[in-house]
Amino acid sequence: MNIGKAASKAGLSVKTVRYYANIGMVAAYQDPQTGYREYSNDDVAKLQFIGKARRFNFSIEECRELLSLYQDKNRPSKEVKALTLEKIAEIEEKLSELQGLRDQLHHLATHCQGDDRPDCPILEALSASPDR
Amino acid sequence: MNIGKAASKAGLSVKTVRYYANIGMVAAYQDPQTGYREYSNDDVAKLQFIGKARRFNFSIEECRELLSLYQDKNRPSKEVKALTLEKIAEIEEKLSELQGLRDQLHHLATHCQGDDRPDCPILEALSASPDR
DNA sequence: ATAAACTCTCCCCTTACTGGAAAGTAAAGG
DNA sequence: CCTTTACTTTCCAGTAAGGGGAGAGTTTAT
Repeated sequence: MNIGKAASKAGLSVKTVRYYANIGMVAAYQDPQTGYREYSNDDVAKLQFIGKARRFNFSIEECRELLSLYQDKNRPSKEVKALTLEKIAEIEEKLSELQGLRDQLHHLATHCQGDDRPDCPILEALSASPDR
Repeated sequence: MNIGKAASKAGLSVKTVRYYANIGMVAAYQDPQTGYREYSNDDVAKLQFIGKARRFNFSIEECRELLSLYQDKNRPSKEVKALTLEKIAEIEEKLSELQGLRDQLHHLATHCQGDDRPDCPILEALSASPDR
């Protein structure tokens, strides 16, 4: 399929997908005559995965690492697994931090109701927050 | 306290804190003689909060909005609450997406063990992933 | 056959910083 | 008191990860 369809399937912009092609992240075959890029379903799957990871601030380099983990056949799978578990641990940490952020906002929402809001307790709440 | 201590307390770099001062996010008092900035505990709390939100890709503008929700006394608190709940919903969505990412990696980790790894099932797993 | 929709490359713009230079200020040691 | 070291300032330049849009070629639909 062409870049437009691949991009929309992956939930990314065409610009972004083209950028990923340029930096060699998901390097699609490019027709030498027309210059049009050709994307497979596997490419789309990779793009989806990268999109997900990017949305959580994994850098392009980290995404590249995550992807290559499973593509480098010369890498012993123990190492692969270790790296994967490491990434999982990072994600777990992000998860709990994100939950903290939600709880913080939730606390603020429930304590700031009524239209006669006094001093809104954001700062108290913030300073009382468990900073991981 | 000075900017260095404020930054380290908030878990941000001095550069970042200075940047936030420049764009008017957390505008600390600045001594007219020395130019040194002066940070309070409340400032640090704000910085921490911003740091948390930034780590989850809330833009500077969104952070500004979140902070101002509780600082603008002229804003009716119903509106405040509505906006807060909106942000919470966004966070919930991020949470479930992040959990999906974790599960995906976890699945890969448990299916790629052993040193005689065959074709690693990343692409199958990816295409089978629940793309929200 | 022509218009609409899609794609290409190229270049500059943006956001949210980061690094480094040059200079002033504060704290600690001798 | 003087010096060294650590910290701070502004300013300027660079980075990451794209976005916007021009100008030109391609494909699809009517």
